[in-house]
Amino acid sequence: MTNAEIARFFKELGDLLEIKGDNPFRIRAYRNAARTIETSGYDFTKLVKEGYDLSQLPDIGERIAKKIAEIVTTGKLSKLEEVKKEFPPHILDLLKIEGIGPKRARALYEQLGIGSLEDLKKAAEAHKIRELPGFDVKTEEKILKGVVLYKKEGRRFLYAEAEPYAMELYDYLKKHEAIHQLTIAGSFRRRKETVGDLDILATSDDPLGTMDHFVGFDKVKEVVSKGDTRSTIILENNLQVDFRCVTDLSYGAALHYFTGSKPHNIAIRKMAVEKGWKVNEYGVFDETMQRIAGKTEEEIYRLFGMDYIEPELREDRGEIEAALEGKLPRLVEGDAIRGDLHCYSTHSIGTASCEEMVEAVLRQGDAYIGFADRADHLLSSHGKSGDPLEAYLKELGELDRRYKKIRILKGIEIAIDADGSLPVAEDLLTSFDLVYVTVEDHFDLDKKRQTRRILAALAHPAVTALTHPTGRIISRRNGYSVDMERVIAAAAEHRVALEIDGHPDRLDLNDVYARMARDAGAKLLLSSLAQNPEELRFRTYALHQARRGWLEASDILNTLPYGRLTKALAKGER
DNA sequence: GCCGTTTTCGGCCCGACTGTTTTCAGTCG
Repeated sequence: MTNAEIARFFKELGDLLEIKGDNPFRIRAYRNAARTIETSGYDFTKLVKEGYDLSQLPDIGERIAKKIAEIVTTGKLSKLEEVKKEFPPHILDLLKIEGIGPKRARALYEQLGIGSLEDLKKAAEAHKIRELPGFDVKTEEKILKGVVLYKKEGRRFLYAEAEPYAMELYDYLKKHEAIHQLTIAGSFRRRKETVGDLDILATSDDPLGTMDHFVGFDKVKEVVSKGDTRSTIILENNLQVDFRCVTDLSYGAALHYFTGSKPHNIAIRKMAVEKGWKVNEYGVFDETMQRIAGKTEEEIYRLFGMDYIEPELREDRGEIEAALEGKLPRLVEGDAIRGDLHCYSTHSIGTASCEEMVEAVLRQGDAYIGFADRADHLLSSHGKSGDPLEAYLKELGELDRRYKKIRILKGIEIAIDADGSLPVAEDLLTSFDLVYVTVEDHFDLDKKRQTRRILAALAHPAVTALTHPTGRIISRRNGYSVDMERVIAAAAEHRVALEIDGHPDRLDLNDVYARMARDAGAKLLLSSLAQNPEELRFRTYALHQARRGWLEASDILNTLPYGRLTKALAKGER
């Protein structure tokens, strides 16, 4: 069972108990545990089977440890089954609607028998909701709109989808003369792979005028709320934007608060409570309510005796402890990346020629580029005349000679056979600088066989890297079932790099596995998976993912200059 | 239900906006 599946039991339990009106602190405990399970990086199924004492982990005590063991061994949680019996099966869907929390969900169920979004929609349309105490015509209308919106767009946005809207809104806000400082905060600033909404923070001489300006943006579909210091809008693409205005004196505190993540903020606030202080979005205050920090984030971290924590690390996954001990990683910066190590061309699935790609990376100042076109295209003529592999190698060789300012690495991306063998003749592989292997089919193999299959490919002496290692596509397809701990260990052992690609809906490896790879001593490589010059910018998204995975420049192959890179790629000589 | 160099009880992060509650509950971030 995956960690996400185990965590789900506790999230559902928490939500149901909240509707029931149970002890809020117990509910929080379940949610904290769910978070630990999802983000710690351990394989909980394995931990249970090995008899590890789970109560050693944060937010997991004896009772939750027992529950996790029950889930892993029986596939069920009896406590959840019991609570579920008290409610209709789809009641939790109600909580996804804006404006409906646990209290209202309970009222809707108990008084109108509403147990699903369908029921909710019908009741709203029949004007039954407005008659309930605590509801009125306005909330009824809002609920109806919420249901329609949720059905159409009940999802998070890919970072790259939200980005153009974020930038346009940023430029628009910047034009208002009362605004001094302006930052897009939230999960966007933390460079998460998906964002639920945008959180924008400003300082301004004229908060009211600034709020008016904000809701006057031309892509606004709806103004959800508008106050003196805070407003919320929904854009025409259904992306929600929260805007907050503070004074310069509070900017650092507000930025910290508005950047999150929530668990990170809570951890900092708990530290404050221990010292007798209070942290809110206006600053850090001591016992006498004197402001002792707040202008900048640096000031706040310093006050707590910590190093500055980059936004990408703020997930409460150990960054606070590391910052206290001065052991934070020096995160890789964009200018440390010297070239792209995975591009395509018209020799396989790309839409631009090798030369067009080379010209484009020259313009962005790269020192080298690695092509890794797909083996299935290179090894069969696909109706083209001549030998496509020979043509490919010849063209790359010529370009490498002709372009003096850039080096070109010849690569191939091979789909691993179901049994783990590589469908390419052994002697052909010596022609390549980059031999990438990947899983392209047989996604439904069981975990054991899938793992064995990948391990076999990694053990092949010619292999340089495993590309898009988990096979997931964000919010559309889970990766195949595989023991990533073993894959990562094998990659480290055989000196095979793991790719972090920057394709907006792949971003594979994710942050948690990237960090696990670093801890295991495996090397990583960043790539755009660009099929044309326009997509070369995707490498930035791979960089985001690397930073979220705690990676330093030394963890990443394509921070090396060309000479050292080729040495590193020659196996056994690293 | 978790957690603890001011421990095994008594805490558990903090504030804005909405609605109609003229003092606060519900929801949200």
